[in-house]
Order: sequence, then C-alpha cells, then structure tokens
Amino acid sequence: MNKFPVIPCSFRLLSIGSYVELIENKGRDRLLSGGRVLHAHLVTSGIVRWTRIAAKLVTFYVECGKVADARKVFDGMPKRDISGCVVMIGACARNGYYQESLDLFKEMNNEGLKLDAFIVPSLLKASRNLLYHEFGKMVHCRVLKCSFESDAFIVSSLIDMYSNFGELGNAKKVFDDLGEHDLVVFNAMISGYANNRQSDEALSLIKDMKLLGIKPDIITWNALLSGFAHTGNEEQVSEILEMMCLEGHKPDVVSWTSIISGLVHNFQNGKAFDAFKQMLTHGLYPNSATITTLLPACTTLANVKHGKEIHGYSVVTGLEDHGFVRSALLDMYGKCGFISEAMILFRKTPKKTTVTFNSMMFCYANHGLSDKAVELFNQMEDTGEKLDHLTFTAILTACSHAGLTDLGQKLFHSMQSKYRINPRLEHYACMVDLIGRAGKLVEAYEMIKAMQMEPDLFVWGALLGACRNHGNVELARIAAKHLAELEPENSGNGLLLSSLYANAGSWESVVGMKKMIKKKKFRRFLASSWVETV
DNA sequence: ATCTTGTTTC
Repeated sequence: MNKFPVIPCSFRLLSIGSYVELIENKGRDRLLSGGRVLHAHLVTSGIVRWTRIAAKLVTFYVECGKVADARKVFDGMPKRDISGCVVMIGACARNGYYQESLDLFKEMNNEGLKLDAFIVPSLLKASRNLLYHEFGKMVHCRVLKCSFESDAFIVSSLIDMYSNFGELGNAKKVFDDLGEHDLVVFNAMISGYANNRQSDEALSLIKDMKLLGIKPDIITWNALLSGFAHTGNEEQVSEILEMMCLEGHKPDVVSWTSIISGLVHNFQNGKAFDAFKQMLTHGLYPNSATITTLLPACTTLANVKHGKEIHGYSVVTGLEDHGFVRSALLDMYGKCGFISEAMILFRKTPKKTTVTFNSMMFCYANHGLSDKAVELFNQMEDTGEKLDHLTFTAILTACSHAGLTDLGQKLFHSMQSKYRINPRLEHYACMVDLIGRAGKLVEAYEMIKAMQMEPDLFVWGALLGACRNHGNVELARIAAKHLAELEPENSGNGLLLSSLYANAGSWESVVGMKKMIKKKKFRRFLASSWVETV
C-alpha cells in the first residue's frame, strides 16, 4: 500500500499492455500522486498519445475525483472520436458525476456527434440516479428509433433505470419485449424485483433462468442479498447466503457490503460493525463502497473514533479521493461536530456534486452557520449544479434557524416555480417554523390548510412551538389536538400547551391539562446525551 | 469503448 508505481527506466519502455495494467492496478497505484508520476512519465515518453493509454488515464482521474484532470487528458486525445467520449462519459456516470456526464453528452451532441449505442447505457445510468424520468424516456425513444432495442447492454440498463424509478411495469415490458434473455438481463430484472420488495417474483425468475440452462452467478445472488438485506429480514439473508454457498459461490466484498448496508439502514449499527469484522476475518478488504456504507454508522453512534479509523484507512489506500467516500467522510465529521474537518474536506473536493453541496449545507444549517449555508446555495445556483429536494430542505432549515423569513419564502417559491420541485412534508415544516417565528401565525396556519398532503407531527409541532412563543392560545389548541392524535404517547405537547395556558393566565385550563396528563399516566422522560471522548 | 450486484446528503 502507499507505493509509487514502478516507473521503468526510460531506455527500456514497457509494452502498451503493461502500462494499461499499471494504470488499472488500482490496489497499488490508486494513490493520486503515484498516478501523476506515471502520467508524467507517459507524457515525456510520448506513450500518452496512444488512445488506449489516454482512456485509462481518463478513468483513473475520474475515479480519484479529478474530473477536470480527466477532461484535460480527454481534450488532449489525438483523435477525439466517439470512443473517447464513451470512456469519459462512462467514467463520470459510474462514479457519481451524473450531471457532468449528461452535460458532456449535450456538448458532444452540439458538436454533431451521433448517438452511439455505447453511450446509451451511461446516459441511462445518469438519468436513473438523478431521477430524470423524462430524459430517460427520451433516450429510450431514441433507442427505439435507432433500433438498438435488442442490444443487451442497453436493455439491462433500461430495466435497471425503470426499476429504480419504481416503474416495474415498464421494466418488465422491456424485459418481455426482448426475445432472448442472457444472464445480465436476467440479473437486471431480478435486481429490479428484489429492490422493489417482490422477492417471490425474483425467486421465480431464478427458476426460469435455470430452466433455460443459465446458471445464476455471484451477481444474481448478490442482487437477491441486497434486496432482502434492505427489508431487514435477517433470516432471509441467511437463507440466501446458504443457497449461494451450496451453488459454489462464496460471499465477496459486494455481498458483505450489502449485508452491512442493510443493517445500517435498519439501525443495527452494532451488528453492522460485527459483519464488517467478520468480512475482514474472511480475508476480504473494504473498498470505496464498503467504506461509504460504514461511515454513516459512525455518525449515529456519536462516535467519531471508528470514523477516524476509516478515514485513516481511506488515506492510506487512496480511497479518500473517491467522490462517494469524500462526501460520506464530510457528512460524518459534520454530524460529529467537527465542522472545520468537514470544511477542509469540502475545500479539498475538486469536483463537487449535489451531494457534496447538500452535505456541507446540512452541516452549516445544523450548526447555526446560516450565512455560510446561504453562500453555498448561491454558489450552487451559479455553477449550475442540480438542486434537489434535499438542497431545499437544507437551505430552508438554515433560513428558519436564522429567522431569514423573506429569503426563505422567496426560495420556497422558486423551488416550485423555477426548479419544479414539489414541496414535501419537511419543507412545509421548515416554512411553518419560519413564518411562525416571524409571528405570522394565521399565515402559517393557512399554509398548513392549503397543503396537498396530510401534515405530520413536525408540521404541527412547528406551529405549536410558534404559538407558544407568540402566545396564541387558540391556534395552539388546534395544533395540540392534531399532535395528540398523531402521537398520543408523547406528553411533551400537552406540557407545552399547559405552559402556554399559564402564560396566558388561563389557570383553569392549566389545571385541566395537568389533570389530563396525570390521568393518562404520562411520564416525563429525562433527556440525556453523551459524547465519547476521542 | 457501453450493461447487471454493493456505496454518500433526508
């Protein structure tokens, strides 16, 4: 680990194949500095002019989060033909730089390059992850127009995209329209079912493929494993593990990462760490995906120690430069209260994505640094990064914490009119808090009444809190009534209402409330918190 | 050259 690649003496150059292998050998050469040394050598020796070499360098830089450097190599490629674009766009789409890959495609399109079958899977992947339903469907239309619909690479990507949109019917249609199914297409469909909680359908497809003489591979089993792990059904996970072992497939890093991911998402952090240790005892090494899965478990434990260990491992292995790892690290430090660490990581991220910005904005918003959050939001708008619903949750949270009523209202409006993002419950909760804080209680209540969905306890809670601060007994009563229905076991709301009565001098109501609280045997739990020393 | 398994922000 942490070794520089072996740079051969310039008198005896290696073969092109050996250089490709050197760049690809990420285990040893992943370190960005090592890659740069190799790159320098390739430039001075002129080898970089080989398209295969340049293509590998492009991929290498994107994997290290250096999209701009990759772009430089790409632009310097002697023949800027379609295959170069395939590599650049594909590398971006595989590493989370979805917007970048679509922008590149548009640029390419403007230069008059035709849509190529090799580009399509990457476009579908970007659409899938950005949830660009319309664009994805437009690509699908062009696939049909170009008669690419029997290309297995494209079909599997289409199935994957529609499954991720939750449109299983469309996924199934694409699957059925294809006459002959190979292993990859089966795997895509099985994964779609598994991820949409249709385990029976997934298992019956395995039977179908076996009847056709196609043997499930490790990817098939991992697809099932991941689907079941996320439903939190630990027994089913064990069953699949047994089945795959019987068929001669040992769990690999992906299998373990799925198991860990399922446990983390089901709030079983202790078990997640146990599984991680078990993986290590099997002689498997964590990669970027394993690390990104495990880091969120370090934030909810309020235990930055594990997080720092993982960070150390990432630095040594060069994984720290990976885009996903970087944003997970940033978030982990932010949640643990290490804001300056988070800021350093943010500054060190050359190609920032929506997730990078969102994570940093949440960090600022949750620590009361609203000005900084607003600054980032403006930066996002200026750089043309995609804003999503979480961007607005973050910025509205910041506005409500800082009492930036006008700005918050302006942004809430532009979220809908300019960015076409439908407000969700958390956005409404922020807005009710924001408007209520400014004392416009009736206006806040009107907003709740105009909501297209059922308000949740955070929305009513925001109104109740505002009523307490501004002494509006009438609206408080309404809010408290809804809260009592939504969470009857919580005595906090009743107490809040009674303190409000007390402030308003309505002592009879206070006595009534206290009686009710006593009658329902509410208990006040002592709040507590702890932080482990590092 | 492109595809299917695992991965970050609520």
